[in-house]
Amino acid sequence: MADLPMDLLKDLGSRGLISQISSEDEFKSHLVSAQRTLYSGFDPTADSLHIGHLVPLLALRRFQLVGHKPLALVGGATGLIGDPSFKSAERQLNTADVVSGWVAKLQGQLEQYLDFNCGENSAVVVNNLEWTGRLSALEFLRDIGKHFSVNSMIQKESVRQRLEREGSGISFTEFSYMILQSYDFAELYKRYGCTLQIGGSDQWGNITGGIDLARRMHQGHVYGLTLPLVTKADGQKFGKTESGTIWLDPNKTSPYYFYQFWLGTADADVYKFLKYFTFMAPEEIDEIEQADLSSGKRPQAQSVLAEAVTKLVHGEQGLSAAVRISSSLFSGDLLELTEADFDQLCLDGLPATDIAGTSLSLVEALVSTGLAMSNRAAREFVEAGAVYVNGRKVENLDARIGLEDSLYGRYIVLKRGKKLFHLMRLT
RNA sequence: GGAGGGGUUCCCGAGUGGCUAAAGGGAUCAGACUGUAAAUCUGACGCGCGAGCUUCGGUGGUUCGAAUCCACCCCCCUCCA
Repeated sequence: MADLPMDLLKDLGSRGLISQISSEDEFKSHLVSAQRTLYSGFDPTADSLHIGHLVPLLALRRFQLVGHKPLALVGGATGLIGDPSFKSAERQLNTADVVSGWVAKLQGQLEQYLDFNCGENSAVVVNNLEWTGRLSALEFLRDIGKHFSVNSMIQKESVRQRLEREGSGISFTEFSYMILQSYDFAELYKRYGCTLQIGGSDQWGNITGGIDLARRMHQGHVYGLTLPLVTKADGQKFGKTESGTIWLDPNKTSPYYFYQFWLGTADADVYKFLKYFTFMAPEEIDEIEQADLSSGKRPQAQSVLAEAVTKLVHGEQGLSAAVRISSSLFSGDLLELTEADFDQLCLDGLPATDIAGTSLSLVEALVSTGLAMSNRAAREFVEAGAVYVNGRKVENLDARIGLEDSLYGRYIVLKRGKKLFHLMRLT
């Protein structure tokens, strides 16, 4: 990380991490002339951050690494309202209790990625409930709302769809979200001298709202920078798989699965993702790309990416666990694993289920381990030759598995399809 | 408050009394080919081994038979006030 270029904006630019910048030239000289304070907001919409949050979070870190002071804002207040930006439908409100529980979890996660003990530019985690929570309706309307023109608010691209599309709509609650986020920026300017907000490009409307408000309320001159939304070459949504979102919380997405997710990155995306999600120098990434192109073999970039991001999120231990499981399952011979290896795989996060009884049908096993949604589906998988027991393909619908199939008298590895493994423990 | 439009299987979206578990597309899954990639091809895609069963916002009706007709209710959208 020491080799991070001093010219931060140039680095961000060559990573493709800059989408929009307000008052660009002015901002550039602002940024290089002194240590600045910046922030990015994270709303509690679930009990964990997911990989989509990594881009702004790492961007905060990138700023910190060159000496700026990052504020990570948790939206204890805004999370109660719901950001309508580019959302096609109104969202269900969560209860205050639920949201405050999520706030606590997010705070813990945010702390992992920033340095809170580096003197002047130590990071700070803030919660907008602190200032928004005690705002009265009259204060909100008189002191803040007065600065906003509805005319300009309805022009925002981010709510256009909701306003114009037949069959859609937007509540006053969500429509007001922008005002709250704008107020955050103004307030952080006042409290911390924060002069920059970063966020995904979908946040541009909310950010510019804050820039205007900081000027109107405090005569502050502040800036906004947006990061690109992560897109995939095949047009699919980034960060979602068949089994759902890729979370940062190891209890929601195991390090093993997390590692596998990155390993499966398409060639068309992998170099871009290296630039987005790692601190490797762009030149170094370009070199990997060149090497992969000329090797004519399977590219290395995916493993580099998977290792870097898994290590960043789950640490050295999480990474080695993920690699250990992956190599036993995909390249090792299962029969060569020792009993201790199996115990370790369980601890490492290989999905496992305890099965009572000495013998059950393969179809039942597939369903009870969740490898198949229903008996019908399970049969289909077996008939299609998609099911392996301890590495051996089984196509017999009536097959039973039990003690005699187990390794060390209790372990059976089921595989469905090319990548999905599940460990059964007989009890 | 008034008038009109709408709620269909993961999503979009056909379907207005039986031929409809419900067209088509997307997503997803599996197989083949590969590199745990992409593209392509093949197949699956409510549940059930099966006879069959349970679905089309909810409840209750009409009918031999309803996603389709009727009543009431809930939710969404548009316009008017």
